[in-house]
Amino acid sequence: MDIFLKTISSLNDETRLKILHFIDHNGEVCVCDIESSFEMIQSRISRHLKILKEAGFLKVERRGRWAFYSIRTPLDKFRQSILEEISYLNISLPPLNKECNVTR
Amino acid sequence: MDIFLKTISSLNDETRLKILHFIDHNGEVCVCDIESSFEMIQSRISRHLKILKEAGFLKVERRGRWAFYSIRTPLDKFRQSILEEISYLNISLPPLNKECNVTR
DNA sequence: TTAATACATCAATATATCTTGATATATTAA
DNA sequence: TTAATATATCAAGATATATTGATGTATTAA
Repeated sequence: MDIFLKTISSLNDETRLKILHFIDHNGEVCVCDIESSFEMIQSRISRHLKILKEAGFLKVERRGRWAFYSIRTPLDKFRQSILEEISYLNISLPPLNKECNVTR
Repeated sequence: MDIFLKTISSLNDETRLKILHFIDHNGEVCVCDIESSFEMIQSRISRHLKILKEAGFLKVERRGRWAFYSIRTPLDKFRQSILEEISYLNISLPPLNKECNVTR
């Protein structure tokens, strides 16, 4: 029940739906990519990513000073069906803005 | 997006999950059945039923002075998968208490 | 080292949602 | 009619969640 509610409440926010769909659409991205693509302040993005991660949708991999978020694999059937349903919503996403140059 | 969020937010409450599963499990019930089975005040039940109905999970049929709620049919794949997921949660439900005698 | 960068977390405020008790409406029994 | 029953809705207070700006921590470049 608690895990289900955590999963549901993670989806109960327009910003998080956009971020989740953005990652599902673009693949692995770092926090600053999302920050600059969505033009939102970093603490806001960070908080939403944490919620989506704890809800079982995202995984994070830290490389250097960057944190790369991507869809968790393998993803169970229920969360897969949610991602599918979200993709049908035709949410308009901002273009991926690769501000941070990871290789420098 | 709005309909999706409405569906999701309808599930973002423990009481509503219980009521929804209760109806899924018992079939058509009237408001007073739920009220007495859950031992909750009527306005609270009524409000949650409205939210679940507007989220597309329930239908209501009025007969006499009673309002009978049941799972909406046909139910789309997404909402079906949600009901299925909820059934896996093994939520403990109160026994159906048929307080009101509809035939009197 | 020191400074800058990337990210996480906290405290305060704003906003949304839930619960309750009161009241309104519709239906039926007396 | 009038009263009782079943349900819906509203207003007020309580609780939860989102946003912001400030601060903390880890990593890397200078």
